[in-house]
Amino acid sequence: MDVKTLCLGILTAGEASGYDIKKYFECTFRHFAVAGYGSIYPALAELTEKGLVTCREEPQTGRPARKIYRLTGDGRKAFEDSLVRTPPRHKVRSEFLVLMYFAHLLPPERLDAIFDERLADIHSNIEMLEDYRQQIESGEERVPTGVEFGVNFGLALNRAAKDEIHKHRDRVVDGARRGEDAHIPPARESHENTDNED
Amino acid sequence: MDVKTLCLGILTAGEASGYDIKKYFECTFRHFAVAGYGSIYPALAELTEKGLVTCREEPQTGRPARKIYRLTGDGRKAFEDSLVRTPPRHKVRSEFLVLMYFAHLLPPERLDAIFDERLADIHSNIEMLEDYRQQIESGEERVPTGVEFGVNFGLALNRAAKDEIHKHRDRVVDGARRGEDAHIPPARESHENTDNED
DNA sequence: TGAATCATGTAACTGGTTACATGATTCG
DNA sequence: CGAATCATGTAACCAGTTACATGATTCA
Repeated sequence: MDVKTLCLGILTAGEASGYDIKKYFECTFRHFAVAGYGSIYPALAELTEKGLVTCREEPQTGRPARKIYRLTGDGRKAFEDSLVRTPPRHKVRSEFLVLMYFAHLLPPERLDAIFDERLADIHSNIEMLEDYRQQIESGEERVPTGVEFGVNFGLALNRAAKDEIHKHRDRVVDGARRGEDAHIPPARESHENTDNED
Repeated sequence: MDVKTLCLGILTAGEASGYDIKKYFECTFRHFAVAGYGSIYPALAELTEKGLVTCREEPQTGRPARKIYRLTGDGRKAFEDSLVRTPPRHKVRSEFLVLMYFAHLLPPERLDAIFDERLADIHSNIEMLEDYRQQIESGEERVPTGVEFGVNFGLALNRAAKDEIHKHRDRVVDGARRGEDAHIPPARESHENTDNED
């Protein structure tokens, strides 16, 4: 799902400027989508051109006029259509797991640092999501059930990741420390093939 | 981490052709990285040019010669260096969660289908990973601790996702069925702003 | 006999990233 | 007083995707 469509989605919640939209990508959306100004501003321009959003300028002193975007009827329809068409994929791109896959090629100290760094990130995610959940539970913030689901889902995955790291990190680091046999089998047949230097 | 580097990584396990490498991306690596022929073949060409891999051709009858790539000393070093430098990120890009976020804009039947589709994918992941784990546990396949960690990690995340969906899907679908109040709050301040048609 | 597998690649496209450019204001 | 925030954008770049091109072989 491209940035244009996500902008439409964000605008279903009400008016927003490009700057406002960026905040969505930094807070809520950050757990499952990314976008920077470099893609948001051009996206909004294109959406305006296509009549899916309208743009009203709010002049300000000392800084560029706020351009406030609002969904049109066409825009809402286009978004709902794309929701119906979008297959519910869920992709993980993880340098962390690549690093794990090749852990036997890493110095144990580095491996240790990797776990720490990953855990720090997970903790920050959990904290963020727990805060949000509390706001929902306290009734401070009204959200649709689906949003709540997303928060719980993110929380569950992050906690599972944390647990898994705590359970197994020592074993992995020890493996690297013992200078473990670095044999990774090929995808299908095994070309019996000892390590090489040209 | 780009396809070039991942190819180097795969080649630390021994020789392989572009076709072989693709299989890694379809089996093991699929859970945390992607690459198609359109990026693998150019990557291998570039790596050869840079002297990080060598290429030997194995002629065949009736089909293009197999080009078998092998890591050079430089190549191995380059890969190990990049391992040390790569920050252990773990990113989720999830249309599924976008769909959840906007569940209140979806027909309940569609929502139901979305959950089913997602669960099917999760189940296939779990099956794949369980098979692999059994091969490891039975001693049929010798892998480094890090690889085993990755399998367990993937399994844990997929199971958590499955559980979470089972626990909450009915509530989300019901929410959509009741035509839930579609109010999503903006990122920070609330522009009190009822729905609009241009 | 028709589908899937083996096996290579290229070219056009696309979507997003990074870096740059500008500059007042508010907060600590 | 300096950093962060507010607020817009553009242009060059790059990595990866998609579609195309080819064609024998093996398996169901």
